[in-house]
Amino acid sequence: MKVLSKSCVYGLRALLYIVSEKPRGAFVNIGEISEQLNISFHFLTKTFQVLTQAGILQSYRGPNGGVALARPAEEVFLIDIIHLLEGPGFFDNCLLGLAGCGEAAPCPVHDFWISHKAALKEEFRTASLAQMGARINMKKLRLGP
Amino acid sequence: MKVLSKSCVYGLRALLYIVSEKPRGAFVNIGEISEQLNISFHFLTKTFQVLTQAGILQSYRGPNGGVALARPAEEVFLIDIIHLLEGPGFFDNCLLGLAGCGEAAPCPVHDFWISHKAALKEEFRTASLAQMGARINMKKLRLGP
DNA sequence: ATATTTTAAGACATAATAGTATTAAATCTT
DNA sequence: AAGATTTAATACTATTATGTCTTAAAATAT
Ligand code: SF4
Ligand code: SF4
Repeated sequence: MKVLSKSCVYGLRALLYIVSEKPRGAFVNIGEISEQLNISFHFLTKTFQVLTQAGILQSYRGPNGGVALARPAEEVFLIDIIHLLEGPGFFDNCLLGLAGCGEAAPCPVHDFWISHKAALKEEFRTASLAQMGARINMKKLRLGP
Repeated sequence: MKVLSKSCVYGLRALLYIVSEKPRGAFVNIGEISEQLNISFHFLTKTFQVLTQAGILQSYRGPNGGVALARPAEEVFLIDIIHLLEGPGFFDNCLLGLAGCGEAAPCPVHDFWISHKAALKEEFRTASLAQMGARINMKKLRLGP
């Protein structure tokens, strides 16, 4: 059940690493993140560039440089990251992917799919990086191998 | 939110077309299906070959040939098709796709993901082709463009 | 028997995703 | 100012997913 692309999974894991492991606003070395989470450095860098250009992260070059959250972790939600890295219509095009689908012309799986999809979307919409970071520390959840 | 591969979506739509449009056990021309559902004939044929070899379909060549369900539509469930066309571990490897994950070493999204996943799996596990076919006819649901 | 229809099988082509490498630009240290 | 560090940007390669085409095999019809 592969729902998210690698790029998106990496982005989420990396952001959660930052908020759970580092003091707020701190610049974190991308090399460190890629090492800790076992993600390709260059690939992660590319993913971060999207987030930086979108204003989720800010970056700083040179020694002691890195990336840091550009906004308070309370104001960044998982759905924002997903929409950036998977495309804005991520929660629109669904299971059978018929053209012009929806309530008006539903496919056979519409009824039981649409509710689960909406519920899932709501979870991502309301889960902030701050919340998730706190939970990770509280419950000692893992982000890598 | 792309969950299923094209191959799997085509397979599902095609099987649902057979059970909803044709008398039970009838052999249906693949060309007709591909035309009605606007699916590439050759691609659909390849997908059907998997289902045939797995004993979901039986096939017959030559004039008036085609494919037909090899078992009663009551005994074939959507999850069977999904497992065949997406791989048997489809409902196992999930959101962040960490190695060796699960209850013992959960990732941050485990809690809210695992329940939705299980619910969804249950829907597919209990939805038979017969049920779906009946619903399609009853509610005039669509399988194609 | 021969030609026609239809699925089976596999080769081939294209596109999307994932991963790697190179060079450039910014910042720091000395 | 010079060199080291680190992200940015771009180009390149590899893998997978998707789609097309060709040939073979089975069955029918004439
Ligand atoms: S579940 Fe609804 S919105 Fe999704 S493909 Fe089916 S008809 Fe369209
Ligand atoms: S949700 Fe649970 S099973 Fe899925 S990747 Fe996270 S830890 Fe593993």
